[in-house]
Amino acid sequence: MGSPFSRKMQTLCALSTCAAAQLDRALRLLPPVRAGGSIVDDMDMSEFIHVILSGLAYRCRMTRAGGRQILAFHLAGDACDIDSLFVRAAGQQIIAASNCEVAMCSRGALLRLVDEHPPIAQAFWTLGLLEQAIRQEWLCGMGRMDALQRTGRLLCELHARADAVGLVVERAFPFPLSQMLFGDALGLSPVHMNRTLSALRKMGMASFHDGSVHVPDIERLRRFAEFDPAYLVLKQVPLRDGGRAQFATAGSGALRRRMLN
Amino acid sequence: MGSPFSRKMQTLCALSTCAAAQLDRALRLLPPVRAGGSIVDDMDMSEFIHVILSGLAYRCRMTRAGGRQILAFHLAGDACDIDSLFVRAAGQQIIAASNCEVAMCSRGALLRLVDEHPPIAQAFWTLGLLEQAIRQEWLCGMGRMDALQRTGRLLCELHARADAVGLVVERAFPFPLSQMLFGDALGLSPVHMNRTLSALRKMGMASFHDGSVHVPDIERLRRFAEFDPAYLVLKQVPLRDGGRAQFATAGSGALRRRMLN
DNA sequence: CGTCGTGTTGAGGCTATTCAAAGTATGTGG
DNA sequence: CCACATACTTTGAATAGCCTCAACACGACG
Repeated sequence: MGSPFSRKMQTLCALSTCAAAQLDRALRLLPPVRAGGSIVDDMDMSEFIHVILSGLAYRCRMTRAGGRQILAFHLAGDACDIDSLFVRAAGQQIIAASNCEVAMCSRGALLRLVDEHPPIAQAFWTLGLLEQAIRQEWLCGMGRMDALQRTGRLLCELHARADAVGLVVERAFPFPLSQMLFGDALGLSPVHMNRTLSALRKMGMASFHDGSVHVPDIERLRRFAEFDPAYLVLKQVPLRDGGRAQFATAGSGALRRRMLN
Repeated sequence: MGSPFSRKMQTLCALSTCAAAQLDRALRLLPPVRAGGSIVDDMDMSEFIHVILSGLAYRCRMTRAGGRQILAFHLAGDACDIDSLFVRAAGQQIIAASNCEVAMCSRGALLRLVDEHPPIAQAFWTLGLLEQAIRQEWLCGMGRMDALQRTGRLLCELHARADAVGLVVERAFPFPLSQMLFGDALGLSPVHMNRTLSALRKMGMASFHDGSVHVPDIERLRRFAEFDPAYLVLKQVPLRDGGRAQFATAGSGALRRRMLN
């Protein structure tokens, strides 16, 4: 069946079953991380990339003034620090919000896989672009929306992502974040986060019970929060099939000759 | 010498001169776009990707309430909508902030290039990760910093990027944005943007004259704005060399056999 | 039983917003 | 060359959203 990670990768680009198995074989399971524990201490120093197999983790950064900004959430199947392969990310860390099962993979092994399997390379590329789309939505919220709408949007996003990996049951999904952490993701103080959540509760948009959110009417929340989940899924069918391009068209032979010089 | 675009790509991954030339040959120059003109109307519909050869462009999105959020700036050498290859980006557009020279490349041609030249694929991947790092910094600013520091940070970022393509002369670089647009990037109202800029001016951090900024002491501005440009450059030397992996190690033959089944 | 982390609520203050108006370029047509 | 329009910058005043400080309630856990 494969790990949640290779399953996600397969949705991004049609991988051969062999390639998917290679991906999983490159992973090494780490001892479980307890809620609040650190998964990556300083991303700039890490020689490994990490994958969340279960639980919720977040990436964050501190400011000089002591503030904390959460930059991303990672749930089952997400790779959390592939960007550190190429880009410096000093001062950032990955922390477990709930108990997490985590696997890791060395830089070198991952680069070998990418080198040998072009579809894997494309899946990683696409993965990065999807994360970018998510961060873009966060930016819109932070820049141009108030606390209520922003909070609604993040709940919608987490709902959609949880749903994609089967974590939504009876309109509820795991939400192990304290209000303080939630506020650190949205740029709000703990106090204001609290008031915003109780406002959402009063509106009947969401309710929170022991580590999970219940959203009675997701469509209503989406309308209110101006949320369209389209950016979370791919534009069309994957473009490759086990390494062979699907767009083979007339003239590609001539074109290939030209490209070789 | 190559276009600013292929030059940038070469800094991301050691491309063969042939591959770089192929990249440029895939570009088709468009008629110049005047300041304020639209480069891409709706990113979700576009069948082409676009590259800025000179000038400044921005990507933006509107909210239902009529607000506008700028999501990225693109200067000479930047590709502005590669993500639209795979990810939906409905309602986003690319607009020229100054007069721009723009080239485009069809989806198909780009995918063929990526398919034939693994180093080009890696360069695009890295490009996406760099953009992600930039957006991450924006998030930190929006969430946890006030208008003054946030503005300083954006100036530092644009300075560093302009410097990388040789656009900084005598401590000044092109800055064709109206205060309103600048505010739309930082999540500020035009009025407050104005007050923030005049505060920066009074502090001697930056001054604005006909379409460019002058920053007398960039190091001072960086300290003030808590800005470290490390995230804008790659972690280490490019990992490939003209399509051949540099990490060829003992055992890779065995590994290749295992991977084929 | 006390402590700690978290959620909740109130009060006052600061930052940024909105509305409004006037000043400054820049361009356009008469 | 002037009258006018348009876009942008600048300033003031009132308001709203969010923050900080502070206090208290509650459950988990030693």
